[in-house]
Amino acid sequence: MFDYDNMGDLFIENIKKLFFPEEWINLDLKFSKSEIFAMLFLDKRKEITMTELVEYINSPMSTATGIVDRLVKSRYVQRDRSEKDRRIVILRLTEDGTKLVKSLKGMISEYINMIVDDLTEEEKQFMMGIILKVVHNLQKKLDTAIPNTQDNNEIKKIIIE
Amino acid sequence: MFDYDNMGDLFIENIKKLFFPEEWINLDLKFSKSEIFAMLFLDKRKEITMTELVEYINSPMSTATGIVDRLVKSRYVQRDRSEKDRRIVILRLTEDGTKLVKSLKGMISEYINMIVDDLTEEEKQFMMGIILKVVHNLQKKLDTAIPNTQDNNEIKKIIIE
DNA sequence: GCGAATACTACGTTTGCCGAAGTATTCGTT
DNA sequence: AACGAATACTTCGGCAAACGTAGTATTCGC
Repeated sequence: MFDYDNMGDLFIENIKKLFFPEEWINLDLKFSKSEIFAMLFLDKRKEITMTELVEYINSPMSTATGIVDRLVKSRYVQRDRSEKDRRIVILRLTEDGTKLVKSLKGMISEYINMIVDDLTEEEKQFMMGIILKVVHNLQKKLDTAIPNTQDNNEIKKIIIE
Repeated sequence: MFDYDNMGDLFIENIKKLFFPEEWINLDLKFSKSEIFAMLFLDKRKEITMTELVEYINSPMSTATGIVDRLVKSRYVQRDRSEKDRRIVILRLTEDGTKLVKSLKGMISEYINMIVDDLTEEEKQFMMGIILKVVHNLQKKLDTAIPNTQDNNEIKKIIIE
């Protein structure tokens, strides 16, 4: 069993920086974490709805609206209504947005390389294996441990008379 | 060389949660990341000054004041003036604070265990080694890349006539 | 055809961060 | 001892992001 006093301090000290990415991710322009994740997601999916975005970044609708507002205002994202269902908003990257994500990805690669390229090929392989294993198991545990925070889609029908 | 399209998506997806710790730390009461780090630091050192706190969490004084204000208001931290130098503020955990950190550490241990305890002893060892190596090298690179953000303690004596 | 459900937006509040100015105390020099 | 500079903070005001609540528009289901 893991005990905080043994390794916890060391662990925390070492990953502390990770919890304040804004300090070392010094992007040229100002974007919040959520904005960056939103754009990466958009780049991958090409077209998404607000609801999909909300699911991805795991935030309330009103927060997502704010994020998209900013991205639209700065001309990186386009916001259209669906023809089929006019309630639905369809988000797309603009050309500027696509360019930006491209350079963003470059930057992310650089960071990952900084992390990884002091490792030997063997170590990289090993690490990737461990990460996958850890992520897989963690996901499984979180899903079973706190299903309510994960999906809170209990359907409650309340009849008012 | 690392290329985003190969592994980047996978990587980002997997560490995404890490960038939003507030989502999974939010058990118990409400604390910001900085508040938690401050309390852990305080627990380790027992007594610290504001300046030491600022160095640790790497923020401006005014931010630290805010953090401590909140912790004092919620009765987890005590704020006294030093007898020897009455400019200096000495911070200590209250009894409640100590209790809280204890349970906090427990929680952190649990999280780390969740991550780690599916790994074999060999894998744990290997992982710790890799983490240390990575952190060490990353630190070195960041220091040389942007030395100005790290230590801005050039002494400038300006004589005004 | 109409009430409920869905997919959002608008608005106002709160939270945390931070720069600039202010206060209190001590240090260093003469 | 005296006083200007340095140190160690706090106060204040402003800002950006997150978010709860209420509101709008559209579609679904019976």
